[in-house]
Amino acid sequence: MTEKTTLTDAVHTLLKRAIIEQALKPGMRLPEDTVGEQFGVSRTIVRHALVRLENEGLVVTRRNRGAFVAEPSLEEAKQIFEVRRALEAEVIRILVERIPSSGFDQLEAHVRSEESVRGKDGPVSIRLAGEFHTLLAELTGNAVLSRYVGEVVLRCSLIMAMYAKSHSSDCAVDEHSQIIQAIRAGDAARATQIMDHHLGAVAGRAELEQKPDSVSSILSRYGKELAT
Amino acid sequence: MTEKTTLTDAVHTLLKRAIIEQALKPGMRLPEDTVGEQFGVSRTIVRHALVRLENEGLVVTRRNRGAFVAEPSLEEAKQIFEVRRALEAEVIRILVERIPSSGFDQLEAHVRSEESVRGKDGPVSIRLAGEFHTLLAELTGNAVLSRYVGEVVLRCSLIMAMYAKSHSSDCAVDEHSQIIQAIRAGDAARATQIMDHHLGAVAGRAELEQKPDSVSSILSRYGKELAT
DNA sequence: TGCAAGAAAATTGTATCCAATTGACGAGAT
DNA sequence: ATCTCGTCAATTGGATACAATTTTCTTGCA
Repeated sequence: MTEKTTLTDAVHTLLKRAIIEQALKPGMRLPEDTVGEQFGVSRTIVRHALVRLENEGLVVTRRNRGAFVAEPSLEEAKQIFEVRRALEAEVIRILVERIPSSGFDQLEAHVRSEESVRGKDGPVSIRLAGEFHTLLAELTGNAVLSRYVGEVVLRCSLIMAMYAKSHSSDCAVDEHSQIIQAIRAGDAARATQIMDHHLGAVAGRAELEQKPDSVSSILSRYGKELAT
Repeated sequence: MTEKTTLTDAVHTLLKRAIIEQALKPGMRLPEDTVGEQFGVSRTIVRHALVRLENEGLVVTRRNRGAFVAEPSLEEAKQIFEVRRALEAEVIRILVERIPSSGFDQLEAHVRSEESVRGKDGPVSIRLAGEFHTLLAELTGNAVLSRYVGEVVLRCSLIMAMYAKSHSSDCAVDEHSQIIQAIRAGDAARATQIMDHHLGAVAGRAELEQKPDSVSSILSRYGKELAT
């Protein structure tokens, strides 16, 4: 039997993906009516999903004005990366100490899937790059840590979508492999160092671009996944 | 003019306080109707507040069953403390590097207010002990870090409410002072060490107790703060 | 007495409806 | 031409109504 999920969860997931994949651009407005219409649900559901997205820092809501895709400032971006470095350092510390037996297999399988889209700078490569870090966090077995890492990784994706021109995923994939090796060697210091460089690299650039578009036209590409 | 806040925020805040101060005990049921009635608002509001509380890990909701005050397992508790240690280590690292000029004054003022309730093991002392750590985090100027620390501190309060018999706040206050001194001396290592000991101390004990009570009777003590 | 099946009550999931706030637009005065 | 003020459309904040699901209580039977 298929696991029972609530409509709010579904809408939340779809909106999140749409934001991460840059279909919904930062600063774009998210009227409850429009979104609900597209997904075939009422405003109530959309509202709940937006509340959750706000808690995750992916959207901001202004009183009586509605919800917008978050536009992290450079200052905010620095803060997020600062926290992310601390969290991922802890992830490495834990993994060096205790990584599950199947851990390396999963990690290497993921890197292979990253390599399979090497060179393409599309949404898929962004998502995969992020998921590598999420996978690392999940391997710690610490659900709380995993959740926080997941959040900051997503927000970093949003930031990079705003400020970075290209994500040079080639470099990223190589560093992912190096991190795996360092962990396997039990060298936490080296793994952390690579991770810092890895994060510093993506955080280093600061150029901006914006491209407005219609909300409806975008969401129509996501709505079909909802079995209404 | 009084700052405009939404009803959802108000209910969210009151419920949070009620949980932290142990008025609402872990595992206790939170029917939307009952809560809404007590606060004089509709289920819609309560629902939104509960969604936010769930995201903060203070309540868990089971599909079609409703919301309950979270009952962190020992495993979950360990995970939370693990993350908390990592986050607070980062807080110290940052503060040693850059603490605002008024920082020490605020911290010492807070310790004084903690000392003023020394010996009492009531809700107030629990709240103040937690707020010291929240204040530390806020002084970093990093809103993201501050938010995460705030969350884990609250969840730790809940855990201690469940598993610890007494909080021996005397010890805690002394260690708070020592942490301030270490930061002032620029000794991050020592401050982190004290913090670890501090957290390890409160996390070390593991005894359990439960006391059921009526939801209505408890909320009536909080509801009067809502200007209906 | 104990157990199982079904009906009734309670509670959540979702949709719709009304009120309040905000932002935009335009007319008139300076 | 610009600034101000008032009206109006659009959208959210909140409440109520209905549907679906779970839990509990009752009742019949072994």
